[in-house]
Amino acid sequence: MIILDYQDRRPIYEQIVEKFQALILNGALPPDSQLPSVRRLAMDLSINPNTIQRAYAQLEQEGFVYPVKGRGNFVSHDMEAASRKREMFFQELLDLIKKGRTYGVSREEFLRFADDHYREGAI
Amino acid sequence: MIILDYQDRRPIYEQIVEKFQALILNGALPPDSQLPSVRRLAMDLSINPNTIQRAYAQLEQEGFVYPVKGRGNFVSHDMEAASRKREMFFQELLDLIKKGRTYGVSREEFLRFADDHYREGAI
DNA sequence: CCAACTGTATTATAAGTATTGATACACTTA
DNA sequence: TAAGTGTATCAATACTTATAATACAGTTGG
Repeated sequence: MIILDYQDRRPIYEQIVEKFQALILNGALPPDSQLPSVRRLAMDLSINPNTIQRAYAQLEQEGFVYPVKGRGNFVSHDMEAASRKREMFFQELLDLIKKGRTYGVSREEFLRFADDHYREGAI
Repeated sequence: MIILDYQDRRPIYEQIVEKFQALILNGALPPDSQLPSVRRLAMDLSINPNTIQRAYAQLEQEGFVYPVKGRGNFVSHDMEAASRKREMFFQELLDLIKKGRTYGVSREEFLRFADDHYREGAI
């Protein structure tokens, strides 16, 4: 379900956050479905439970999950979280567009590339 | 010429590298033009000379500048550096496209946004 | 009831990276 | 020759990440 990339410069807990965000946003984890327990996921990924705890705390803080003491963490119904994430995505796209300009990538080239590579399926 | 963003998660030396790459790639710093001296730029930015040294070392390693002992660092003629950077740019774009899919951003929406925001000038 | 799950909090430690600070040395140039 | 340049090195500090070891409280199925 989750695969860590130790070549990735970003910290482990952040990778975990992003993976669950993706699973939640694309519907693989519907509202009220349960996430793996802190200890269980730590076992599966061979990392420390505290790292999972940190990731879950952030997911909660961003509104993606809600915790129930003694039972587990569950996917939230919060639609705001998704739209905040979308806004951040478009900000990233804007930053990349700026970068493209300074690198001398033309509008046509950019759009052509995006058009060619933006298809469903090949996730 | 260079403005540091202390909110940015990336290290200072990396911000400096990227700024000079942009200045070189968009022609603001033509080949053989001289970069500020290590000590001078450190003074201007109120940071340690070692940090500048590290940034310049990376710019040299990537082929953007060449150093002359006792004289300074100068913009290289290396065209490979630019094309390598372009490749990395398109890899970033590809990653962002993948992300967009998992966030439920449609192809049309993506292309529409890129088309609207990709114009020269507003750098 | 209780054992075995859950989440949560705390403290300590280790490791890696970024940055600063202080030198020192070699080369170039006005 | 003085003042600029690059380059190398070492130490110290600060911050972040991740691990390790507990402890405590709530939930649940047998």
